[in-house]
Amino acid sequence: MENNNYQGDLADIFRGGNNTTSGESSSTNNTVIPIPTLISDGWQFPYSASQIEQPTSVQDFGDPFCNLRDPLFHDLDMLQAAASEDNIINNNNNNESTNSVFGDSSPSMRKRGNMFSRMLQISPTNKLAMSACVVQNNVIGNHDDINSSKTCLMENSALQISSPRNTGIKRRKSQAKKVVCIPAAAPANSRQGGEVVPSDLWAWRKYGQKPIKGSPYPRGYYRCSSSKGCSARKQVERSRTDPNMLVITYTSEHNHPWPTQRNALAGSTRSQPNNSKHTNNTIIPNNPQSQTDTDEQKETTNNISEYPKVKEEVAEEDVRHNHQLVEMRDDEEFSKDSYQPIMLPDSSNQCHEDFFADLIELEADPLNLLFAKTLSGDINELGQKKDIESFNMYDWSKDGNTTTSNNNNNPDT
DNA sequence: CGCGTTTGACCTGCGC
DNA sequence: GCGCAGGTCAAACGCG
Repeated sequence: MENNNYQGDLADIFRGGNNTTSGESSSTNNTVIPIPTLISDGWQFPYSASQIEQPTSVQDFGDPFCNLRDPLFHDLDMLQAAASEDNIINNNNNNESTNSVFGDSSPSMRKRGNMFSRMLQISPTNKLAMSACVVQNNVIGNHDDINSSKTCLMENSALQISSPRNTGIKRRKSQAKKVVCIPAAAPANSRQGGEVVPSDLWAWRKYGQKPIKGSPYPRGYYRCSSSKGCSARKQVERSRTDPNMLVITYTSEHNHPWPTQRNALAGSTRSQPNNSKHTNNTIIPNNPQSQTDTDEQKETTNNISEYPKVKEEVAEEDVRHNHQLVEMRDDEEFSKDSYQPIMLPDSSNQCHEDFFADLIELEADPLNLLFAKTLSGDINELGQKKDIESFNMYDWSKDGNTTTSNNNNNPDT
């Protein structure tokens, strides 16, 4: 693993979340892929370790978004319509690069698409991903209701292609980068004009901020503080074409296992002062400790009884991702209203069981236990029907009333 | 006290 | 070599 940087990093992901020879876990595909949610506290990643996908290759940079499916395509009809128009989907079925775009070659995944189907991998050697992204962008661009996704793609494309210094993708040293474009939290939540950076598993410490020429928004520089000596870095800036989008650039990889528990205050808690009082309010149905929950928390639990609403710190511990490099749409409606779960085929259930079985071995974190127990139970009991209904299970807007107190992103629909 | 952010200064890569 | 712009450092300060 020492020299296999990226894969090693991903292998660490499993170790960090499993404490077992999790790297050998093979049935990690086609599991539930939750979607990060903008909540009042910032970002929420309703992942569990059970949702880890087996890393397949290349860089992941600790990006928590890689596995996420694209709610943009939650409307199958829309996607199919797009496909029928341009035959893009069919053409891509046999295109290897397409898999990097859709993230999964299975029909069900293509149907649902991939949340990050338009994310770009900034890597000196990855040209397939770029072209694939452009192809899909062409598809998307044919539809008015979602064509705003073009903007961000174009920007990232420009980010990669139009750089005058770009002799590959390096600026300075030949360093692989990965660019993620995600909906930005409301600036109102930020402090002093800073960004509300979506949290991920890692603890990031901001070490600099620079105004970027041509952009009204500064770029924040973060390095991993989960482990000393970790060279992982990320840059966060708002899209200059769409302030509603955050462009996160991951650079270098983590040289340490995924933290089983984030540093106490590491990450975004400071930058999101309003989070502190919410962060630890983990809502877990059937949690014996939930008897101590406040009424508000109980209410929240009821509203989302089928799925635990795991708040930031817990969820982040369970955030895992694969290598896929995608770009989220820069659709405000998407970011605010359309976060819905994308469930994978029925076969995922077994995967859940396997993973939750592993999860239970995580005695270090009782929250993981609780979360695993609850989530797996839901799935086992509800089975396939749940898969269908699951499109509403993560109707975050539904419980947003209880979990979102100061966020204007609450769609309240 | 530890860990975080902020911010000006400094360093470095790159184009000219 | 120079200048620009991006990237990093580190002191100062805030917060819990």
